[in-house]
Amino acid sequence: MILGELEKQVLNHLWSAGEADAKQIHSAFSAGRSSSLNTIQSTLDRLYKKQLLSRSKQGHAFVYRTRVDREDLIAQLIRNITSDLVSQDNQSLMAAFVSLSADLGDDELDRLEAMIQNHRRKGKAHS
Amino acid sequence: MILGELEKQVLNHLWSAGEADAKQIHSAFSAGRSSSLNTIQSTLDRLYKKQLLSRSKQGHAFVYRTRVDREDLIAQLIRNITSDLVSQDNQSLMAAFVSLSADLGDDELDRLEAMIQNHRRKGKAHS
DNA sequence: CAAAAAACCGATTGTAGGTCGGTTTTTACT
DNA sequence: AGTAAAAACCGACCTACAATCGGTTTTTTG
Repeated sequence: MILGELEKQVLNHLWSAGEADAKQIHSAFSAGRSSSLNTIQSTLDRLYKKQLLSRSKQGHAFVYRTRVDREDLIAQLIRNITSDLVSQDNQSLMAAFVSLSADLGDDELDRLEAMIQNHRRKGKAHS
Repeated sequence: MILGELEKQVLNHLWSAGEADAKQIHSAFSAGRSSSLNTIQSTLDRLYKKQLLSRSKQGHAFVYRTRVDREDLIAQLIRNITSDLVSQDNQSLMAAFVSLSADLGDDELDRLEAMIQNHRRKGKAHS
């Protein structure tokens, strides 16, 4: 699955706003981006069909919410795009990620290691 | 930049073969994939124009080589695809990566941590 | 019930990969 | 040098998908 620019912007908005309908998103974007309300609606619909958003009628209009966390979506996108480039051992993926974090500071590296530790514990727990 | 299936397969072949011309790649793919020689040639040309391959006439035909390491390309693809989804702090990118490595074994986690340590040393060294 | 709002349908445009046929250029061999 | 084979190159077509809306139907609400 690939995401276009507008789709990403809509997702970003929903992650920070929590929920919104087409009209709200449209006015939030008015300053800076010129997309008709219809276009926003189409984009919301596309994301909905991609199962990235859920929606429900609240009063007058559909209110959309994200169905995935930002990190999970990013992880999924990375999986897709790299699926045919990495082998089973994930070696190159790990290497790529480390090279990717070339500009990570010490504190960020700390956080990353902490996350790994936590992940390692979880892995052990379920065995 | 996005890469199609065939483009990825060609890159994979060149990473393991070192170098090859269209004909060689075509016959290497004959078992399993049915793409005409012309198609392979187009794909090589597209990758060449994308600066992912270099080429030089050796005897009769162009011989292609990769211009980027696998890890670097993966890193670049990840950057592109996540550029509008992550904020400056890389927090979600790190989180995504950890969630991505859900099926990493202990040894792989070890390797990852080792890579981080190494990276951390390098960072310190140049300051 | 009528007006306004929202949803839905369908069409168009642009981009990009995959696929080749056919033509031109290059190479190689007699 | 002349010709046949090989390779490169050009252009076209198909498919997929995001972005973009106009216009029509459906729903909501005063």
